[in-house]
Amino acid sequence: MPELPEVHTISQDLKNNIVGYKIENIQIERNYKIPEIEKIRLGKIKDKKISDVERIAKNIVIKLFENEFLVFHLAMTGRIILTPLKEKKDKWTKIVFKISKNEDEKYLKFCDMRQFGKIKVLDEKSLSELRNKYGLDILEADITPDEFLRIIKSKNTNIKNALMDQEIISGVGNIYATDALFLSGINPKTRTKDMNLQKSEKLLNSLKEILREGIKNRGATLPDEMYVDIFGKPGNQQKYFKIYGKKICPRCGAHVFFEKINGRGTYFCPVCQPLIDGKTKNLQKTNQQKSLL
DNA sequence: ATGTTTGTTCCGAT
DNA sequence: CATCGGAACAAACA
Repeated sequence: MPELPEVHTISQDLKNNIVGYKIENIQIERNYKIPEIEKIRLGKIKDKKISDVERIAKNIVIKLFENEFLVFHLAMTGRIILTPLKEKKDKWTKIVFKISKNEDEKYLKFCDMRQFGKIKVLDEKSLSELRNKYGLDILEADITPDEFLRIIKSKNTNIKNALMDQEIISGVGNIYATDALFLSGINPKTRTKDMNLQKSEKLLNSLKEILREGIKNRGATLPDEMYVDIFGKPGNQQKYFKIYGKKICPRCGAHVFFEKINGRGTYFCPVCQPLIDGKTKNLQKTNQQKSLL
């Protein structure tokens, strides 16, 4: 579920609320399938203290003394809930960490309905391997439009698929990719080879804009309420979706197209986001030449 | 009953 | 051998 803004919100809130706490114990639900090795590693982080929280792509990384890392990936339906209440059991709770600082006790709950999420304990080496798997982080890395274009073109696919490829650029998922493409007037099916510097710059700016807005609004919560923050509160970005989930284009009023692109639901306006491919380009060139005559 | 769903990984085809 | 795209992973909801 969560993309960069949602994961960012969760890791920031965690950082402000669990640093300095000690892991008292770990309870894994009986019916939760997790590799035995991970179960053993989880058992070993008992009594470790939390020193920091950060985000790597869509992973939430809880840093422990000394240099061990508790890493969550929420996939589609994962949640992390922080609560002082032990008993109030959130649906789909899979693992509960009891944490404490002085007299204060809290429960960190990992919930996951569809169970595509992952939880891992990594050492420094595996963490740097994890870090190296991912492409530049749109918000953290200072990417130039030039670099962005080069990165995008390294894959021969459509632009939306390239945006969502975490090995190329990290943090962008289906919703924010869809909205950023609308903002920049680019058709999601545009082949990466048909991208140019001007489009690349527009798209990069749109991406930064939409991701920052998403963070400002504490992420997007769809009607199914799968994403909530660590306090159980929904985000607000869904109120500001540009085209995702819409029937009518907010810019020109045209009927919005919905299409599965690489298996993911994609909304786009056929008027504001016309498909420019090799043929269209040639046509444009011919028209240019004609107008010059 | 069928088709949907915010993500990632693996496998088959090219 | 490299690259791409679709299926699988699993659960709930309409």
